[in-house]
Amino acid sequence: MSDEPGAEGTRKFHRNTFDRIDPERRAMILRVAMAEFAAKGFSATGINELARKAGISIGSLYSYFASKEDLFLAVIDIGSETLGREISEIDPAAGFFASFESLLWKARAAADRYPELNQIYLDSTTQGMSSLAARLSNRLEAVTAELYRRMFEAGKASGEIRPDVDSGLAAFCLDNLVVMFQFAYSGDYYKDRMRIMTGLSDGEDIDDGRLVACIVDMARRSFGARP
Amino acid sequence: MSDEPGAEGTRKFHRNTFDRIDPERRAMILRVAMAEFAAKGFSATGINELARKAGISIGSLYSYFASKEDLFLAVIDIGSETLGREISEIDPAAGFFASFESLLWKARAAADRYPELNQIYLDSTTQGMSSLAARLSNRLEAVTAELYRRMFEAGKASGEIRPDVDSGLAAFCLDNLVVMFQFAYSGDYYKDRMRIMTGLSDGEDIDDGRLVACIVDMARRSFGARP
Amino acid sequence: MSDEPGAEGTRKFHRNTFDRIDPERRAMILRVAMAEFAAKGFSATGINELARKAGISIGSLYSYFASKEDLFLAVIDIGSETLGREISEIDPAAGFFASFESLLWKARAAADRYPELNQIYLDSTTQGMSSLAARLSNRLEAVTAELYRRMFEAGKASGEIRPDVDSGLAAFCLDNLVVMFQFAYSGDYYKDRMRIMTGLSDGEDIDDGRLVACIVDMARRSFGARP
Amino acid sequence: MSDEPGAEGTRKFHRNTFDRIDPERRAMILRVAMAEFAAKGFSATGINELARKAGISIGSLYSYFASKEDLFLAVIDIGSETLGREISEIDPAAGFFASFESLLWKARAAADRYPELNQIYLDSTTQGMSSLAARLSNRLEAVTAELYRRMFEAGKASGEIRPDVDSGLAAFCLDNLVVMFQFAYSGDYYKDRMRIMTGLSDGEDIDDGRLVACIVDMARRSFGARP
DNA sequence: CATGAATGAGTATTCATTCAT
DNA sequence: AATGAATGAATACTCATTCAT
Repeated sequence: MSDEPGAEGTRKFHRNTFDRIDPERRAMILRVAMAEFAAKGFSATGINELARKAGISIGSLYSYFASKEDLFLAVIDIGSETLGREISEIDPAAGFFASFESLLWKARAAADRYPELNQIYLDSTTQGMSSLAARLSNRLEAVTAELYRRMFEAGKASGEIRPDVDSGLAAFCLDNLVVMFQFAYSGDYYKDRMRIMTGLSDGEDIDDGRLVACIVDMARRSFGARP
Repeated sequence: MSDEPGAEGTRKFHRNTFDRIDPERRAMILRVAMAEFAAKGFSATGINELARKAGISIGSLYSYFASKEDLFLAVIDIGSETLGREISEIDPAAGFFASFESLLWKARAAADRYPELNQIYLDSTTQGMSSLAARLSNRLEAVTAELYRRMFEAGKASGEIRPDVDSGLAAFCLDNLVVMFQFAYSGDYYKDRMRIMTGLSDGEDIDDGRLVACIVDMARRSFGARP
Repeated sequence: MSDEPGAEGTRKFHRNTFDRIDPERRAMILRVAMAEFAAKGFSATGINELARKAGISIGSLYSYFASKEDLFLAVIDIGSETLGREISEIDPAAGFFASFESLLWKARAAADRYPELNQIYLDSTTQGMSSLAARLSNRLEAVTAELYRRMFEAGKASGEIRPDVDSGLAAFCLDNLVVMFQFAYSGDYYKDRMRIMTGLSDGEDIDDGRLVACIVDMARRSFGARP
Repeated sequence: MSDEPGAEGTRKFHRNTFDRIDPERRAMILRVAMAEFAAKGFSATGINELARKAGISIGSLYSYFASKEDLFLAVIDIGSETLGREISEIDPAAGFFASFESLLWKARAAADRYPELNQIYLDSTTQGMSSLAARLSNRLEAVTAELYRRMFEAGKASGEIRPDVDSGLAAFCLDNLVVMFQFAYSGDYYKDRMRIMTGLSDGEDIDDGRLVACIVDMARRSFGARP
């Protein structure tokens, strides 16, 4: 890479004024921004309406963020930091599959607590976005990747994981399961997709526990050592 | 279901004039539309620029499609039909894991042949989109779900698959792997994500064969019957 | 005036082809054009929709008329000619007030038979229209003015009309009554206006005979000689 | 009437921002809007050009009025209110014919002071217009009708007016004379029409006083009591 | 600091007119 | 002569951003 690694990780997307204002005001702005961007996507979200919904003036908003894009990036930035913190709570020493299951439940909880974040990530992924957005999101994945690395290391050391497993490919596949699992609790589209693929009939609802168990079971059978 | 199944499947998103024009012109328009929508998302794509890039006049474009949204829907519609046709070529009678591997390779090929389609699907998923878009995309998943159903049926009948496997949950998990695998070959974001998770160093490239093998192996260990 | 008098009176607004086609087709085009222009005004009327409603192709329409404006002018031209012919049927020799009453009834009948014509006249009057339109309409008024001139001449000669009446001013005032009387049977706005001014209650309808009688009576008292 | 009287009379056609701006700016916008709508009619008037002529930005214009139609309605609304105020100044107690003559002179003055208003009224009358426009204009006529009602009442009471006169029909006819009189000083078309009907030769100009006298004389002879 | 009025480039869409078939 | 697909300038309206108060 030609850029300094982590260069954008340290970039600030808000102006200094934003640090100084009332924390509630700050939280409100981010909350509204998150909701708006999630609901309509970056392009379709209007800064003026967003400011109105947040109860502040356009002028103020522009004194906190230099541009619409910066606000978007700030939301992603803060979001990925929040999720990153959650992930950091997982202790790989607790055992591979326990950690993995814990990751799944955290994903499940995040989908409820920050329902819009996934939508925004998808957006940052899709659009022509400055690509900075994508790189920002990737930061979160770096955290996750590091967790897997330590999980596999510990797992192989303790004999929980087969020694011949390619940790990289395995981590990629497992996280794919986690990501799609999380999506299934975020947007309508992925909710419907889950219903269709699992063959759920109209009244029924998915049983979270069974789904988590199924995924953990896949992980165990795929990469676990035979006793 | 209360709606007639396939009700929107039969809806036409283009005007009759579009059927009558030169196939090359038709293809060009769809190709450009696909590229533009994929690159910038629905909202950020401009109809006027799109028309210019496709080498036709704005007026013509509007004589083929009643609105920007209809053009978008048409692209999704045609895309999902194309992908659906590819998937239909898979014969579940060939054996569960052979079929699954075949599905993976088809996903891999589709990512190369229609690199933008995945981006557009993501978009149709994300935005406030008329929800019609999302339902259109779901049509493709109905096809896939049906394929899995028959694969599991045949797999259990032949003894390839453990009889106690929950076909619905298993199909959902397996397809999640397929979808994310496909994404990893589509957009930059997901490409980077794969590199990060698998721990690829800068020069290296992913080995498709090993990744496919890894996924199929997961499937086999997770759901295959022991010999 | 620098223009030859009547120069635009002899101008043709349609192309030669229009003379050669099937009279029914010709009539249909004019009928539809009249209805459309009357309903929406010149600017808001669309040539393409007009052609479709008339059951002919745009190409044909443009082979009959060089432009939208020419079609509009042709409609006015033909309309004013039609009305002019009706007016010419009145014979001033029948007596002033008999002629005047006859004019009123003709106006009344015209409002029923060509309900759109008045609307179009108003339009040709209002808009930035090439002013040619206005001059076209004025042609009709020249005919009317001439009728009044002969009516007053005969009226004064026969002693029906007071000799001291200023024929010009009188003609202007009387025709104003006729024109507004005719409007009152054409568009909704003027219908409502009549109801409001006459104090008609909701169920009631105006009694044409009484209104005509009232107007003729005004004329007689204003300009008639005492016996 | 089923609708609440004055329901649309209380509707506001401008946004609150319009009330707050510099009165000169406000007046300029209305003046230009009036001129443009009068000259070209509603459809043919372009908002962008109108804004430029008024010396304000398009964005500002749209922050004052939600749409082109609202601007049009605002112009009519304000115009009819202005004219209504003028008419209210007439005191029926001054005598029937004095009041009527006063009305004529007010019409004459209005034609000079607000030359475009009549054109706009004609427009609001003609087109497919939201019909709201027409109803707005009718408000003005309600005011006029009420004036006539009181004039006739007072006139009959004082013996100025023949007791057998049908006040409604008479008011309608008299106001028709007023309206056409006013028009004759507004647009080119009606100016020409007057010249043609009165038989004015090219150099001559109409003598306002004689015309007013002629009309008042008609009124007096038609409805006045013989001494 | 906060405000929100002002800006004007940009957007989707329409429609009079042309012209190849 | 008749067709109607093609054209693109023009239109009403939006919205990110600026800046005077």
